[in-house]
Amino acid sequence: MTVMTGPRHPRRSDALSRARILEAAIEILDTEGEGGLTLRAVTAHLSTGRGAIYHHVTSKDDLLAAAADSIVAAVPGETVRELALGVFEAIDAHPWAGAQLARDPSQPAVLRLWKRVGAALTGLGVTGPARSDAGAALVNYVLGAAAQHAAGARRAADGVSRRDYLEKLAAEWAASDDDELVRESAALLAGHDDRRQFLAGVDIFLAGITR
Amino acid sequence: MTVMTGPRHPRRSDALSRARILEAAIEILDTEGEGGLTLRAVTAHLSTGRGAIYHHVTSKDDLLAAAADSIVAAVPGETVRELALGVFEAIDAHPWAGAQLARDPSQPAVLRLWKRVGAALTGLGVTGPARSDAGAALVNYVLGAAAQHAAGARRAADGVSRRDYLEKLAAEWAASDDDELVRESAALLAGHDDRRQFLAGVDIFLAGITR
DNA sequence: GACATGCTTGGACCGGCGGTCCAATACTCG
DNA sequence: CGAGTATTGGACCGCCGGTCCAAGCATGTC
Repeated sequence: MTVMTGPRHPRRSDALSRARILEAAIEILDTEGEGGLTLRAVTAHLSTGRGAIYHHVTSKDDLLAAAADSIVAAVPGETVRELALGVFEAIDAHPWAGAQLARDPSQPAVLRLWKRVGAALTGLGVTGPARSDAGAALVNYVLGAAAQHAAGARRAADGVSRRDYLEKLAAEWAASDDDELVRESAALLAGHDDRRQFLAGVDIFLAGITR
Repeated sequence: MTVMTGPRHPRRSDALSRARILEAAIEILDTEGEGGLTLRAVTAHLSTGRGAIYHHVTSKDDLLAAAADSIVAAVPGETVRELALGVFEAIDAHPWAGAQLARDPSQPAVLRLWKRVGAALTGLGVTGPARSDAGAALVNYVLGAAAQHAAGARRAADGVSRRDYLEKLAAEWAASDDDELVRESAALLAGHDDRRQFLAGVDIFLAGITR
């Protein structure tokens, strides 16, 4: 009864489509971060209403999973190291994807990663059940490292430089505990390079696999 | 002006405290899952209002981080293997903690894990910068694997048995692609044991650092 | 014992979210 | 040209996290 439908709506000339919506979502995610992706923001971006969006997309999760998949799909690389580094850099550039990938192993993006890692391992001569174990270890490591790095990257994006972020984190750690290990880690944090450390981890796993 | 304060409130006999609130939050998380944790659910559980909760806790994130920390704090183990397995089992029992740990590297629970892993590595004779790299790799692997496993455990908890879940996932995978790797993986999924595979990953890591 | 001060409590309130529904329009095909 | 279908936009719903505040209790001071 209180329903009061507004003005009537001619069909838009720039056709709405799943692809266009995905594109808008990724742009919002990249500029505003994960918290900025709301269906209202998407509708505003595309000058449309919610109903139109839901006609092409089943839910916000659907949108996020598809966005993450398109990021992973664009990662280049054949070998394990190339692939791992590619995923790392993609997530460095799109931190929201790091959180998304860690969320659900059955989403398309993760399946895609599995397949490529599997192929790379085959190229290394690893097959059978050993390949499953090695693949799982690599995928889990890459996703875990990416998620952790992405959380830092998200913070660092808030106008704070990475250096300041690390210094603040080091101070936090040092203040929280007198433990010798923590102090040493906090000191190392200053010259810390996530990317280098990530690759060191990949090499540890590769060393473990190839023997 | 429309403010209409209700009946007056005597101080409760069962004192509210951060510890009691944390306890209630963990119970809700364990029974309802991560989505079930709302401040409204917490107030209902403790028969109080929101203001009282926020007097002891600064935000919902604060509550989640503290809950995860108390889970990690309860994990037993000294060696790398014991520790890793302990975290895995804790997250198997509390899947919401898996998602939470992957969210932010600077939260207390992750710092706690870092310290214990560092000590375990020292026990293995790994020190200096190599310990940082190895520690990062291990922590990232454990958190990544835990997050992925937790997502599965959350699904499996929805009245569906783990076996059914795996079968459905295998069918999904097989249907999505004709790739040989995917089919092989789907077949392996039937007899799959996350825990065994997790430990296999830890062993790959250990083999990688001890050479 | 009286009084002032500060800690604790519960609920009204606010802005915003994801998702559903539906009337109205534009295409498509016989 | 008429019937049926796909598309569109926005009103609406129930819920959420967080803020605010008036009222009541505990405690310290003289």
